[in-house]
Amino acid sequence: MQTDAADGVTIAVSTVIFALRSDGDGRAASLRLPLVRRIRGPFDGSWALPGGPIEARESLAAAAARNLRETTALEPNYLEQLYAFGDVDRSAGERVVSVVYWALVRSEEADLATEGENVRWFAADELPELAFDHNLIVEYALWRLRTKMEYSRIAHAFLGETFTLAELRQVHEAVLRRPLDPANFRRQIEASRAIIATEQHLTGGRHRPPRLYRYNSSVELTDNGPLGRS
Amino acid sequence: MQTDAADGVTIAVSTVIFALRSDGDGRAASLRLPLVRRIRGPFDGSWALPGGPIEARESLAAAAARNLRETTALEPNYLEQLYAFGDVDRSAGERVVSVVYWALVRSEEADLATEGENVRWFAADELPELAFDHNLIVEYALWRLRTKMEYSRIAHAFLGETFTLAELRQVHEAVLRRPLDPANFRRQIEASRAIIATEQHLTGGRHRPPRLYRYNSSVELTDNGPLGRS
DNA sequence: CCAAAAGTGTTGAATTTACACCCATGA
DNA sequence: TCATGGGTGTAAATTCAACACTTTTGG
Repeated sequence: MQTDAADGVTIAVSTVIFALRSDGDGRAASLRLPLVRRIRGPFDGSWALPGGPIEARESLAAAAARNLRETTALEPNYLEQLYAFGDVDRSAGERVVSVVYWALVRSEEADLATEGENVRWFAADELPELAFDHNLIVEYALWRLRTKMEYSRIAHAFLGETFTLAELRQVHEAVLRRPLDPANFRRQIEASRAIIATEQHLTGGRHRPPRLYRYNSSVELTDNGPLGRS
Repeated sequence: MQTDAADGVTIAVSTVIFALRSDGDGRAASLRLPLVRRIRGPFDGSWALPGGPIEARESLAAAAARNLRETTALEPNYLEQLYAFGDVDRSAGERVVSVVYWALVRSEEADLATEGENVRWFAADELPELAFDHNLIVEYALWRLRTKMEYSRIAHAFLGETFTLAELRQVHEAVLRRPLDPANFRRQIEASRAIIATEQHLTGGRHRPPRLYRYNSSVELTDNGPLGRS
């Protein structure tokens, strides 16, 4: 599973993949993430984050994107490094440094994602006991997502090409777990210049058809300083 | 210099160490950091961030603290992981993943720091061309320091046990490179509850003796979410 | 016409910013 | 007493939050 090093320190990449999926009955969407079942020790049979060794000729981010594809057949809409976990005893016996990434994928795409005996999607706030220190890792990823949602345009990564303001607001509400004032939300987003109004409206709803918007790609999703997008 | 891995991917730790030192003549303190001269290829003779391989039984943070001690004989007052750099071609020929930490040390301690032929302190904004991608790494560390200075209590890590509000403000000003209103600065800091007034005053100055403050250790320097202090 | 979401307007509160002004000390 | 940084007061400007109100559709 990991890359063996001469002196016993091995390196691996893991990925926390978030999608927003509507629960069948209720209206509120919830954060979900795919886990894989381990088929060897340690923690044989436990659920764990998708991950694996890096290949000699791929960057860390490429390794994360690859193991995202391999476990869910999805392309990431947003991908960012989370943290490198390297405590001595985090992997019983062997010494593993895990560089962890977190990713956001579109809701519609997540619906198409493969799910099988060894890959299953879980609600982010109802996880079982995971292998290694993966519960802590997911907690940290959730914290980062929520923190970043407040000052970035990251929510767009959950949505498709066009979307209504209500959809964008529901993404914020689902992630932050609190209702937002539609009027004030509209003004905040408009002030950020992150969206562009299209002339299309979404028809078929029961009420006044909302305008569709497009993401303004001249505005960065996040400000990562000199690292830019990575 | 690095830990060789079986498949050619090696892992190392580097550290960006910041101190605030008063320039001899002018009043304004400036951000400085120690670099080491490489004594082997690649980049033989170039300046680089202090770093090296991790030992089998030490955590990443411990490795960073150790190589800080080894190059400067200083103890970090603040230590945080910055990023893991792992692009394929960042180290000509061999494949190295560097987990980089950044540290803050007290100004007085930095004055005692060793400096020799192969260790020298540079002004953070006047660096020469460094080995590998270390210029980018320092840029990112600077960005992180400045960003974090605006919403954290991190500035205290540059100061000693007690300090005046003017000293604390000068730390902010030096890092952010802009003057701050003394009156408003005082109120912001007081509102944060991060300082505790002592009954002592700093005498010997040319004017009204300012009160000395102590850091309120019940307030976290930074909010790193579930990771707490690492 | 009615219900409900889309979208606009308005007001008061809270926060930020600028700057006037008094205080206390060394020289 | 004067110059200067320490420290307090205050009012204008800006941002934030709550909510009333108007618009537009499907039924």
